[in-house]
Amino acid sequence: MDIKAHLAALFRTALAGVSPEAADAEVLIERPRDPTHGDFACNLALQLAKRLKKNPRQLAQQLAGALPADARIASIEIAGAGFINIRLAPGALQGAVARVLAQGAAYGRARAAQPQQVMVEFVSANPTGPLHVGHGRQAALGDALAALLEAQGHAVTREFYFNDAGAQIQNLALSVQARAAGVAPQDAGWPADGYRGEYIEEIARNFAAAGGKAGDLEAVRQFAVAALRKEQDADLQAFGVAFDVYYLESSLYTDGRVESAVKALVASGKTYERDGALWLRTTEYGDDKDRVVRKSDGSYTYFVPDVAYHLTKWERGFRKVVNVQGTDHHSTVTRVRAGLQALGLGIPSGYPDYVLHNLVKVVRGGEEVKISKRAGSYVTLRDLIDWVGRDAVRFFLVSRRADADFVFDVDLARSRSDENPVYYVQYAHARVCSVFSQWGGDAGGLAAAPLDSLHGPRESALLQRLAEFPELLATAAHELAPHSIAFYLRELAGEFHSYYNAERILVDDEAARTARLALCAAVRQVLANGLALLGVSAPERM
RNA sequence: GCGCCCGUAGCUCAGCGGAUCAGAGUAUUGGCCUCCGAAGCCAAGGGUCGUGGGUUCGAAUCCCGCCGGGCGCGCCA
Repeated sequence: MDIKAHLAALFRTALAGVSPEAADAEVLIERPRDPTHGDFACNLALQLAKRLKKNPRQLAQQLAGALPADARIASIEIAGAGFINIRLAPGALQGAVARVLAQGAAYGRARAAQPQQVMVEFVSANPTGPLHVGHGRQAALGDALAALLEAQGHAVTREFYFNDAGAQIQNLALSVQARAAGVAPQDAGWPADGYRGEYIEEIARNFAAAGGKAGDLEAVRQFAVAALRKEQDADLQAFGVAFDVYYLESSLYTDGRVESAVKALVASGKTYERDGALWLRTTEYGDDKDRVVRKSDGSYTYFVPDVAYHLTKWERGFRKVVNVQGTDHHSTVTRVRAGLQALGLGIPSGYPDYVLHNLVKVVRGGEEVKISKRAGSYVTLRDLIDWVGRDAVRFFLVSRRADADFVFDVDLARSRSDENPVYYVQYAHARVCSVFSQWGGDAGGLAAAPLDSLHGPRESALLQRLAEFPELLATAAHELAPHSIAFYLRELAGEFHSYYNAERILVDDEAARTARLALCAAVRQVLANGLALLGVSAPERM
């Protein structure tokens, strides 16, 4: 058991002795920011003072007195309004190193109490153009989230929903057809909502070169979709993201799921006819207005395949589903959930989960970059990877809260200096590797090394940091917040760099040297484990 | 107009189930390589946490109003 859970258990025992009537209170053990306050703190007395009508400091005193004796606790003191500060015995934290070294790449992972089949759906770009930076943010977030949930013991499926059935595909085909016929966006005959990027012309050229006839719109459509899908796949591969399933929207029509979804909605009794259209009472499920299911011309709105699609997720056995989308789609959240509710199948009202991310602004040379030559109107993921490299793009895009606005500073991500957080973390990893190659010994034997000498303040900080990694991952997974991994890695790397600068690792004294090497090996392992979750490499040299 | 999200140091952002939460990076300034990688470390200055109320012994954190910014409000997808 890690030390924090252990302390919490001790406090629960103390609480049961002091105030059995409050035994249900939640015991929170925190790490004070200020190390002079000790290694851990508990604010239980402050929490309960009012409820028990007692003076917080007195209560703290009683709790501290009732704490079972424990060899790992060096001192207890009451501070401030009623905090109980705990200082650990020097050896208490050293177990973290052995745990890290014993578990290796598995350190930080958990065995879920109830393993679930989990789906993360992300990117899901329309096949009408190259992936843009927003897709990049989704890819970075979604893939990290999927890895995080896997690390919690779940069986995760990464899925890409492929919108290959809508009107936008028709526009794509018409655009390519126009280009193939020599019509440019500024010309009179250009389709009304045509795609204007240079990639359209490129596809048209390749289509012609392959012997395609511009008059055959269906042939144009198939060729264009295949070309763009291939390009998106190449971009995702370059980004290090792989999907388990590509789900085709068109298949929902061909296998009758769209039709059966409509029937199910009608059968539920939540629909009505008005103005020649079929409506669903989504307002009964929190929507601000009812939604059209079947238009007066007999065709369905996009809402129907959306419901049909999410129903397949449920039917395929995914009881936890996370959709990663841009906030520009947030209005679909209520609608999709409402549609699933209306089916009357007992699907929970909060199904599926959503992680909505704000849009990305790209800045270069102090100015916003808006136009990509290639795509015509947006900066592509490929542009970004070409400019700054895959590791930097992934680290940057995943290192902010999803709902925060994001300014991607190209110059910062490009810099190979101390300005760059990616290199900062990777450098810490490479530095440890460098120490090990200098040493030349066998790291395998370090797991059993005696660690008594690791009790300096910097060493204690590192030990605590290593020890909290599993809990950090659990919290990040629960909150669907992979950005906290990036922040954790930055802190761990920082503490390592401080330690490295203050203390020599390869000292003459063998016991001390071995202990320090073991600590370094553990740091390296956790850095590598964290970076792996983010899809960022952990280089041995840079 | 309505709904959702955001407003924290010059800049980019953490913290937001209240207390030991005024933080990090960067930028600026000053130090540290005859010694394991200076892509590093140490130190200093810099913020009434958009604003006004409320709840509380205690609010960046919870509630309400307002201001500023983003997104969404189609029988488009």
